[in-house]
Amino acid sequence: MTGPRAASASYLKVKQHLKDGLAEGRWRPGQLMPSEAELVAQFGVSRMTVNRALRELQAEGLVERVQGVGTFAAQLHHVSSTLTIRDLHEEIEERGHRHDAQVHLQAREPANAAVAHRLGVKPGAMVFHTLIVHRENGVALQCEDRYVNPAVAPDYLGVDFTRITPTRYLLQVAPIWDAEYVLSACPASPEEARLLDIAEGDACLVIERRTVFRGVPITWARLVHPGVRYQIAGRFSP
Amino acid sequence: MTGPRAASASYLKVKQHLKDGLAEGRWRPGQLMPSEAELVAQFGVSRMTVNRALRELQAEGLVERVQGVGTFAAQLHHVSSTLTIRDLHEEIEERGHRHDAQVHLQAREPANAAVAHRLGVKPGAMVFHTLIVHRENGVALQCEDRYVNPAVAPDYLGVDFTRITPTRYLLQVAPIWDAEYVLSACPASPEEARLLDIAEGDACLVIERRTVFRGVPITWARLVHPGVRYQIAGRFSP
DNA sequence: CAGTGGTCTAGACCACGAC
DNA sequence: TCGTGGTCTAGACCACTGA
Repeated sequence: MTGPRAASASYLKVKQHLKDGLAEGRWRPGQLMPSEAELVAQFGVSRMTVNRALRELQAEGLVERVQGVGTFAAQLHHVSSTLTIRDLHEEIEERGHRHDAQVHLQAREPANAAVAHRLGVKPGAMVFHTLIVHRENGVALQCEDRYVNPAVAPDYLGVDFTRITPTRYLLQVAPIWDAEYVLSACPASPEEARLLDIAEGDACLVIERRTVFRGVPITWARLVHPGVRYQIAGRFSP
Repeated sequence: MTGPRAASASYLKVKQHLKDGLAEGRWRPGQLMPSEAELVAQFGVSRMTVNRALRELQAEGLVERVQGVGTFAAQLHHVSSTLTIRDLHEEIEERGHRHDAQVHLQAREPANAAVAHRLGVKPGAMVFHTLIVHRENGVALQCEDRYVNPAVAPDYLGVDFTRITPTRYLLQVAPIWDAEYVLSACPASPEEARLLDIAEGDACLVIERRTVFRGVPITWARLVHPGVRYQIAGRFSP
């Protein structure tokens, strides 16, 4: 007997059974849950099938598994959410609106201490720096202040960023990377206020993001959004 | 031959090989990638092993798989990030600081139209409403304005929220749920400014979150944080 | 030592899409 | 029809943990 018969696959049935039990509190956080062997006997499926169910629950953060010990109901401490950071150009186009970018700066300059640390270069080393304002239907939506490691994207200064966003360009140079980010709310500085056409001190949503490709820092960006015009939405489970 | 020999498991080797190829641009977004059968031949492993590697890459958003067609390199459109939303009490205690909560409101009241819609009840139906300020070492960190569906947490009004946070209490009532959230930056309202001991109009980081348990709305909360005192940090890969 | 999870195999049947 | 991915099996060896 194999193949998905009626509604769902076997591993999904096992998974749902355990999920239901966790939701009902049948296993309190930290408590030992049934072993693979027990579930094999209970559901009459092979161990690989049970293993897949448990592995996916682990990936979702619902259970913790320790080799040689067992599977435990996860603590409730935190929940993981999936936050989708899109390329702004695509996001705007998808809304059926028009995106354009104003390039206020695109230059080579020596890194100050803070930038040097974030890009993993020596203070004073030359790095690339862009300052770009992205607009949706002519309304400023994001002020992108970005520093780039020249070793990773040597042609960065030659790119026409009115035609492609730095994010998208860098994704082409290094399609896979790790990132760290910090979200915060800040009052607009005088310069930011001027660039975004808002009042000085207005609340802004700020994302600072550093990306790393194979251990080498690629770029560090500070993305400032007018609070009244920009939100980040998402959903997650559990 | 089986078991993890030297450094890593077979499925990890297959996975890393494909990840490297994607990073180098060997397969451009949308392009067809090797089939399971090809990878089986190339690596000399079983199909289940290759399947696991591909399934995990799919879960990570690096490839897209279509039954009957093949596996494709994913588009670069977006990246998924893991944002960890912790229980504020635990977060503060973990920093070695002291958390306390000031309960400004804990009452039953009729839902207005907006709240009724978010909690899936009729306008005018009675719901629970709490307004709590959380402090770290005596400094206000979060103003939590929360509405709760009485059907899910009937004992909500009897809970002492100076001893347990609403988030943690609700996790006990419904350990597993789905959530939607919106992040934004807003100026502090007069009331928020008073509660958080900041100036009116100061930039605040706002999280609005709605959670659903088995299709039934549990709670909707608006969490307002002083921008100067609160940040959300995280990391993600790819 | 026994029990646990971690991984792997060499097959298998199925659903689906393209031809 | 053929090749694709989706799922499943009944074993297996291994590393690890705890008694």
